[in-house]
Amino acid sequence: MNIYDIAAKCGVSIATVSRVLNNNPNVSNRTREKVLAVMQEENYTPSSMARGLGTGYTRMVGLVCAAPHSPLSAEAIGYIEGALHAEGMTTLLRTIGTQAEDVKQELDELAQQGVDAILLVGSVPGTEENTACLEAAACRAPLVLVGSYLPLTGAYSVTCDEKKAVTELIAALFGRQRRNVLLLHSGDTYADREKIAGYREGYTAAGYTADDQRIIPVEPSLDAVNACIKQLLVKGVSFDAVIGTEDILALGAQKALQRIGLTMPVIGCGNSLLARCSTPELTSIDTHPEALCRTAVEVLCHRLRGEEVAAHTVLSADLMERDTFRRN
Amino acid sequence: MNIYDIAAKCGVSIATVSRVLNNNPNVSNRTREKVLAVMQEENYTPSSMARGLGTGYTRMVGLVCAAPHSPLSAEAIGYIEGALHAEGMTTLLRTIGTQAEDVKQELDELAQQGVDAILLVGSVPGTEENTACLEAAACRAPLVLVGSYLPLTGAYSVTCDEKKAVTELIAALFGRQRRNVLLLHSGDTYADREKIAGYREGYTAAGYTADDQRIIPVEPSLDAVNACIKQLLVKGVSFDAVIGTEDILALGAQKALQRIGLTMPVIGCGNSLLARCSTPELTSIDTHPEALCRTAVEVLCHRLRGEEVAAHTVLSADLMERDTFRRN
DNA sequence: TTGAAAGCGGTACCAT
DNA sequence: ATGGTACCGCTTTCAA
Repeated sequence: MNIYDIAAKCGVSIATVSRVLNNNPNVSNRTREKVLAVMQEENYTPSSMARGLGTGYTRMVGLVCAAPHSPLSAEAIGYIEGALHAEGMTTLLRTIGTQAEDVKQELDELAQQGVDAILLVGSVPGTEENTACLEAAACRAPLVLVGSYLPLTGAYSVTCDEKKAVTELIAALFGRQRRNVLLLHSGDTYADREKIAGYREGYTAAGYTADDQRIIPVEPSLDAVNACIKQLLVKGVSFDAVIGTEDILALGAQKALQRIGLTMPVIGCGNSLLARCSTPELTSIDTHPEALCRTAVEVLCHRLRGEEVAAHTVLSADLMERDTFRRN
Repeated sequence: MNIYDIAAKCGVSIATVSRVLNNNPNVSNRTREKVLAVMQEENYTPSSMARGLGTGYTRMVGLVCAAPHSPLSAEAIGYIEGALHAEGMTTLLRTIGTQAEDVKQELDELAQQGVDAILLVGSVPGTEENTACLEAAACRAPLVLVGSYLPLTGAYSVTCDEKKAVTELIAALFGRQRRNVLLLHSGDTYADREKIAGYREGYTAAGYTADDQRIIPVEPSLDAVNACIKQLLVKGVSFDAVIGTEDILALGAQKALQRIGLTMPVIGCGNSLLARCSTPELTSIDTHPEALCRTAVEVLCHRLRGEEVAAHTVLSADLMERDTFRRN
């Protein structure tokens, strides 16, 4: 069932049917109603491919997701699809590994599929090559980075101020006489770098200097964190509080400390289900993923309508205090 | 840059370029190499829309996901996209609420976008209307149900045998003299019904009859479960073990019991991160989501190649024993 | 081995 | 308000 069939059944031309399809006012009410009726009864829906070929845009957006198995990304995918769908757009999903050898290929494929824009969730390594192909992609179609920032022409970032949140957190910990805060992070992503910067700034603001030996990269798994904590204690690195740049890191630390019989403030980031589900419940920096995603989609849509949008939108992040902060 | 530009630059016709694009053997090596070289240097990629219009298929599959925010669905989305991508297919994501008023619209939209097939993750309510529109969708394009089963012509299901797993679990609990097992479930999905059936069968196999007052529907949130457990105790419903049809339900029960000071076996389902992250660690039925998703994609691809595939593929589920089973 | 040309299902401009 | 028609970029006969 195509536009020709509908036109024939209505005794009008395809141009008229097309007008009805596109809410063009230049159609008489009688004609419009007849066409609509026939479309209804034939259960006709126009092919978006043919439409895309004609107009040059598809109302499809590519959602490139690094680390799709992390709970955060998963949550984000749902929020973004929901927001895009509310705007009448379709989400074309692609997941990539964190090493992201294949960023270029994915972006090329998306371009080939004719997406109107691309959203990138999570950070890819900021290698020259990646930067180059992101910039190239940003030329073809608007590119919005969700949760990371790169100074690319044509790219827009939406992040939340985790740096500030960590700085404030350090101040709060200092207020409780915790001066040797361990910072566990999981890699070299933008979010991690921000949190590390916030950590350093917190120390500086308090008149101290952060000690690099308490800034530890570790795999985001319970076992890895457990091993890491043990090793630190063996090496004689002392600490009186722990921040994890992801909830899973904080939780791993908490479990390791529980095993050893130590108690201290443990703070995660993401305010995920894990934070509420652990025992005791984990204090965590809430990065408001839903707001982040909604904002990203808003930025995208504004940009698609040709409006000016800020290259970098920063939302706030704030501490959700729970057991592991109150009691210690 | 389109096929005409490439053809012109090569001094050949678009037909020849198209042949090269489609690995048609009827092209001389000289010509093929020249065309490939030009395509490379122009960084040309064919428009998949135009291709789709020409051929009638798009290598896109619609992934309809009920309850996208549940960790399981989230995980599944990642696995499925990965598997589809490995087969050269693109995932068109759509999330729907569990009430699923809009199933029909989503399916129609996917058809309009020209997807070659549809995957449905999670269960939609088995209303007549839903069944009808699923059947209609299954006529247009192969439909694969992941984690649920409906007897529809043209639809294929891939599930795992949670019923059997629960039956065996009941037997194991009876072996430990636990005869009053509470079953918390979260709704009326296929998976829930299967688990309830398994629960009943377990009792029957042991020569008992399951007591309906221990089969309780409850919202999948910690607070709701906590309230539910308290209420049961107030009402005088006694139980000596708990099964949750999702890890979050089991975890909620465990936390509620901890608060009261009770200890008993608590078993979840899904073997999610939650199970490993709780304290004590939760025993959980592993439903092997990755295998499930891979299998679903395999079924889909076989079907797309025109091969015969089973209408219902059932994988095994098995118990992952942890703290909450061993010690009690 | 190659080219010409008719679709695929729409959009949009130009007439009427 | 309506119809005619040239695209959009590619596939696929049919001829040569």
